Amino acid sequence: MTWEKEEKIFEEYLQTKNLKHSEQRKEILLIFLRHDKHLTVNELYRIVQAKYPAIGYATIYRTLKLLCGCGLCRELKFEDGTTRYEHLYNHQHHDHLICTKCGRFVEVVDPQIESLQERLIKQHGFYPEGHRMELYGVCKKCKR
Amino acid sequence: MTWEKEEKIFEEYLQTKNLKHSEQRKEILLIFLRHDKHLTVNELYRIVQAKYPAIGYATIYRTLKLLCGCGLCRELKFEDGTTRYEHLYNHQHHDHLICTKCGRFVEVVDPQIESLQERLIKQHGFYPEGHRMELYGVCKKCKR
DNA sequence: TGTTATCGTGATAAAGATTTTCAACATCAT
DNA sequence: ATGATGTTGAAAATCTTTATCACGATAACA
Repeated sequence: MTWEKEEKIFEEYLQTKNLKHSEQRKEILLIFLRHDKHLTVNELYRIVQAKYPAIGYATIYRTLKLLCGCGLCRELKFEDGTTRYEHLYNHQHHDHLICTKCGRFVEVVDPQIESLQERLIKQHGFYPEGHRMELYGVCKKCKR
Repeated sequence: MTWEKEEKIFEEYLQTKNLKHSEQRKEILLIFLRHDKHLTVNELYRIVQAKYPAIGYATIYRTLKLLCGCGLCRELKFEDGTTRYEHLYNHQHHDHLICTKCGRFVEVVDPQIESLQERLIKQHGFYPEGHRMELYGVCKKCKR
């Protein structure tokens, strides 16, 4: 599995910002891409550490900010205070349905809700730019 | 303006939890009720400080947790990382439409969206417990 | 109205997450 | 290669929130 397109997006973003393309940034990007989950900074740090013990915490933070900047990554702040990062490129928009007991979540989309959201924004005279939605409930396993 | 009902809710909540009703808790509640805005802990702390310089930061945190516990208050975590507290009693449920330029926001409700959200939760076998939704856009003032 | 057990308070320390600082090093256009 | 500039890791600094602790306040009960 290769990530040519994503790497290109990253490189071009760095160029436009007059930033440099270091080994660390490349390796963090690749590891991030290989793990298609919603990772915390700490989780990503540990995975990176296993392969590149020299890479520090700050570089993870710095690189994630860059990935968000070029649209490869999205920062999610959950209600419990945790911050997670999810893939954005080649992944369609979605929201999250979260179990309040066990914390696990699934990705959900509802086109009807999406269009109603846009309508609601316009009704208030705003130019729509997106939304964030989290649904909370108790999953099957936890219900009994 | 009095807040008898809110005070009663608070007192009864404290009783059921075998907690005591201190002067500080009462004053913080009243100041919170007087400011019908979405305050941060720090903003509330400063307002309280102006009148009761002896009240400490920790007591603000502790009291806000209690107010959330008895349903007078709701904790909001915004995408920019700030945490704010809003009134809940006698205020119908609502979500927020936020201007990405100036940061100001309005409270919005859309019954259609609400019911679709519930349906979506049930479709995934979850027992619905609520949601969080923030809509983003550029407001009229900032658009030009 | 004392007494007493329990809880609340403020100051401070601690914890956790994120950002900044800085000297040494890496990158890239020339 | 060289030099200007950006990047890095380690540690310090911030910021927010929580825990600790000695002392004071509260409320049930004698």
